[in-house]
Amino acid sequence: MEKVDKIFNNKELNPNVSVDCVIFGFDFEKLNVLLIDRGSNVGPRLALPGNLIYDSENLNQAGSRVLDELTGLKNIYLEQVGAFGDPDRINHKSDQEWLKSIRAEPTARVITVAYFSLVKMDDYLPQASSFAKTAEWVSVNEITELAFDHIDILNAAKDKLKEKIKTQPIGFNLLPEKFTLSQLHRLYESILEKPLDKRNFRRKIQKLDIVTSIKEKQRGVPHKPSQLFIFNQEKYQLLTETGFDNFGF
Amino acid sequence: MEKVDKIFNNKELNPNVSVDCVIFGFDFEKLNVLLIDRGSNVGPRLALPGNLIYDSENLNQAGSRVLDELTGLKNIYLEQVGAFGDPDRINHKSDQEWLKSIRAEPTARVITVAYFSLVKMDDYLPQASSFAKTAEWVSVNEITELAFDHIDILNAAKDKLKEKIKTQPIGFNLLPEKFTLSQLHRLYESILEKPLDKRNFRRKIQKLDIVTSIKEKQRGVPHKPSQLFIFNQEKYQLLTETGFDNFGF
DNA sequence: TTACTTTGTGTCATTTTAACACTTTCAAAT
DNA sequence: ATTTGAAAGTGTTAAAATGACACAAAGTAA
Repeated sequence: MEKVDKIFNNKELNPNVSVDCVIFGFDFEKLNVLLIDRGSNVGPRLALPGNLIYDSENLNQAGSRVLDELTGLKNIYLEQVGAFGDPDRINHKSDQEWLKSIRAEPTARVITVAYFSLVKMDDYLPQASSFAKTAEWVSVNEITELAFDHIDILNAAKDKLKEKIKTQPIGFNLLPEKFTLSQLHRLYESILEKPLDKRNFRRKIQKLDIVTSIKEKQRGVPHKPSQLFIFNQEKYQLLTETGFDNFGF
Repeated sequence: MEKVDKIFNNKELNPNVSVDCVIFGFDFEKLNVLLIDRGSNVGPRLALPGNLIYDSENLNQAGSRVLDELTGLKNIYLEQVGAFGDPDRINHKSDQEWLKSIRAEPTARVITVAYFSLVKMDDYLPQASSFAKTAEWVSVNEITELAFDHIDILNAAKDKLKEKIKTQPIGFNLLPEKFTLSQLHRLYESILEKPLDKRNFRRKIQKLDIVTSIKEKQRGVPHKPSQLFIFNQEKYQLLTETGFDNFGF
């Protein structure tokens, strides 16, 4: 695809800098990442979505573009993880084979700038999309290898998310508008990879006062239906302006 | 200097990627940053030390190299801040003028990877060095403008340091082997940019048990001499292995 | 009607935090 | 020799936060 752009568009691709996106989604059970299936029969099949950058765009724009090109989603929570630039990060045989098929200069040294983004899984269902065979949600716990140095990038993104969720309510980007406290609870447990006491969790969330209960309950569940909540944006704005340190988990 | 390397060394400079270092030092009063004086009479005179990377080195190595080339220091605490890559980050007139004098391709788009490092100020005194006229320690509070987008990089580095110091005892990299609790106290206040209660601070540090008092006191000070301490490396190792969250400031 | 599953709730002991003031010890100046 | 100035060093208390812990309620499905 880059090859095509290079030839037919007058936008210039920078041969030395790419972005890769760790796109997180939450299925109410566990954390998932959206990966590209390269279909290769040698080396890891899965890779993070990524691309060379255009010389006309900044790094955030490149990250947003990669996300948009894959999912069609715009205005998504996106944050830089960092730059990865080992000289041999793209030099494994299986990776080189793949690069030859998609890059004009497959052996050029490429520094990549990694981003992580948080999306509501329902907003992008690969099976309903034209990318059905190339993109898929994979549980983060089941990922043991990825193309290039993408496993390092994934781990760095997980760590960053862990830290970030402790001090900012970004988890709401992973949930639908209406959600239950149990879903929020499992979300935090999934990200932090440790159990959190249910009552203590609920107490803390309620004290922060960033969720508001609505006049609606879960329906059709074979157990006591759960109260639904929405995220209290105004309260959060206030909190961030007046300054607060920590969600304290 | 890059031009020289490009011509006379067979190491290849990558024209699109640089590193910049925010080198912090602490003078027992306030936080300082080591800056390069470009000597230009138009635009900001001061800039972060930085350089294009070689294609043979990884990003951390490039950061260490820049630090070493400027100060001669090795094995210094170094941590990535992130990548900065606005298309026009080097396009201001005054910056272009300077680049023409030092770069083979002064207009090439350059993404920079920023690092911050922590050094003991005594280990590098510009006035005693051959770089006397090009490098100087500047109080972070007095910096209002820098070349390129370096003020953004500095601010990002300050924020990162602020966060990091709350969870890891990296501040010891800024202090001599023997130090007083008051010096440590002022260090934390300088970095966090807020006053910390003296007694509460000392209690917390002592409880963490990462400093050990030695049989030695300050001498020659016109007031009660202070007990000297050293950093307790073993205890810190233990703490990080068993896992701890927070220095709690 | 029973079985099953998840929701939702309160207390208490312990720890952590924040606020706060005075005495000690040295060098320098008189 | 005495005084002055300047920073070091020290403890208590009230309020808030944390962590551990168990059972009744409300729905569906069998």
